Amino acid sequence: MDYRRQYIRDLFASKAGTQASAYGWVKTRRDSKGVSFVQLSDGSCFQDLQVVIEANVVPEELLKKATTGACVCFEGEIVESPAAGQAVELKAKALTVFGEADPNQYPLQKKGASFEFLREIAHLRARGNTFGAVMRIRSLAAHAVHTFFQSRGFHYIQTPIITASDCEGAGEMFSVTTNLEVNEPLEGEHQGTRMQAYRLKSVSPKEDFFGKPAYLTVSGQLEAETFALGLTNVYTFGPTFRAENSSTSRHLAEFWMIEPEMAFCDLEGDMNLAEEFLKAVIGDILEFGAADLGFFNQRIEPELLKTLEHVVESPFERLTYTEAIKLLESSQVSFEYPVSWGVDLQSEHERWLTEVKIGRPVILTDYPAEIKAFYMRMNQDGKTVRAMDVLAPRIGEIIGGSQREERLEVLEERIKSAGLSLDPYWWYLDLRRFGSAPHSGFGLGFERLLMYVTGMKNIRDVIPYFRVPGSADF
RNA sequence: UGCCGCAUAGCUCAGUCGGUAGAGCAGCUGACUGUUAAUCAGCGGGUCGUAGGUUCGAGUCCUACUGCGGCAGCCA
Repeated sequence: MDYRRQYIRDLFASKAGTQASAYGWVKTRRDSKGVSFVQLSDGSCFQDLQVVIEANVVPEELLKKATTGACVCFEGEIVESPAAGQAVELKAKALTVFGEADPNQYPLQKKGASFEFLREIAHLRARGNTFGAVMRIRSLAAHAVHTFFQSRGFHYIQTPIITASDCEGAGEMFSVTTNLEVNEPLEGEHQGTRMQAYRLKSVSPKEDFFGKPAYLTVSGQLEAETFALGLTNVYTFGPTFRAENSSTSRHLAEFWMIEPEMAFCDLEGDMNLAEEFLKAVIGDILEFGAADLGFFNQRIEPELLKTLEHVVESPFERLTYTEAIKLLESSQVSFEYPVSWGVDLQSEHERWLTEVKIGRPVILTDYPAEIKAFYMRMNQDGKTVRAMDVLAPRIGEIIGGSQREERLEVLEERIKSAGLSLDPYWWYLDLRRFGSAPHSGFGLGFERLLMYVTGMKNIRDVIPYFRVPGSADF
């Protein structure tokens, strides 16, 4: 056997009379007196192939093994389907069963299971309609991301996953160390399991693998900046890690981030790219993922297609933070957290702006310096910085970006007033010392984007295997 | 981390006032020449998350724990 070159997706496009082999997993089987029907899926497309097995064509004992979840191959002929529901179907002549799935033990069934239950059997989720559709859209979206940047002259930079710099204080970091050794097997309930107690081999980080404390990256931005100031336009697309104890439907400890960084680009250019980017990626998904999106629109989020088409067609609203505060103050809505200039916007405020007031994505700019990171460029007023957040209905902040502070003295002052030491940033400051350039960039959570385009409500259901506090199974 | 909610059959759930366990689907047996989450008849399937407590009696009330979920904070 070679790898598959013909998928069920291709069989739907083939002419009646074509001899074909259909490999896949059985979704359901329906038996009648003289004929059986099998719904077969290989994950290549949303639609299942209907296989028709007339009586005595394959041995009854063999056919009985083709239960939900079993892996099989049907050989036969593509014929026009006499019934509604599909244009063509496969009239079976032979059946091979590769792997049975004992119906008494196989946890998936044709009737829907809850997303919570599916998370417990994440290794089997790909067999289901919803998660199969999610993963096809995820793959398509990743391709669209690369296509967008590559076609505009951006270079793909793989920034390190292990880092020794506590970048921006973007969040709690995971330590990376070999400075541990097994102490004692744990007593009690963990006895005999792989659970063990550890102790430090050395109290000095100098004796650790990297000779200093090391962490999993929380962002590739600072490294991306170094490459933008040399290659002009770059982007990263890779995993990032946050050890925050956040247990919500929008947070993961391991997630994928997209971070473009552009030299000779100010905040207006940054906003233009962000808007262009979202429209292009969503446009590609609408075009090439139509069948899967149709499913999401029907079963997950009824307003999905309408919203996505609206995003692609209409210009994003652009407001300064100060203007947004004024709108919120005059809204007559009693928010749980009161609004005044200088406070960070809460979820309820973002949702009101984007869902109630504007009704489409909103870009907010020029936030107070105190509530934003040190690397964002200070405005003339000395109070606000050139930051921008793209807020989307349903999920809130989807993109955060800024024009970076390119002036050495100003940047040094900002680092110090943030309570950070200059030393670890010597290389980041070098960028301003030698050949500094105005530059901008933004960060985008890939899973947040997927939630937006699929309508899925929990971020754990748009990533193959989720990592959250207290859970790292599979 | 805080607040709230949930935990009953393989799955999705119901269970009234505290009185001794129910349905649909799945499974098994059979019926039906074309089904589309097929349909119809019959059968099997439960330590009601765990540990205590109140009570003559607890799936139901109380406490703790565990797990899961939602919201908030933090953020992407």
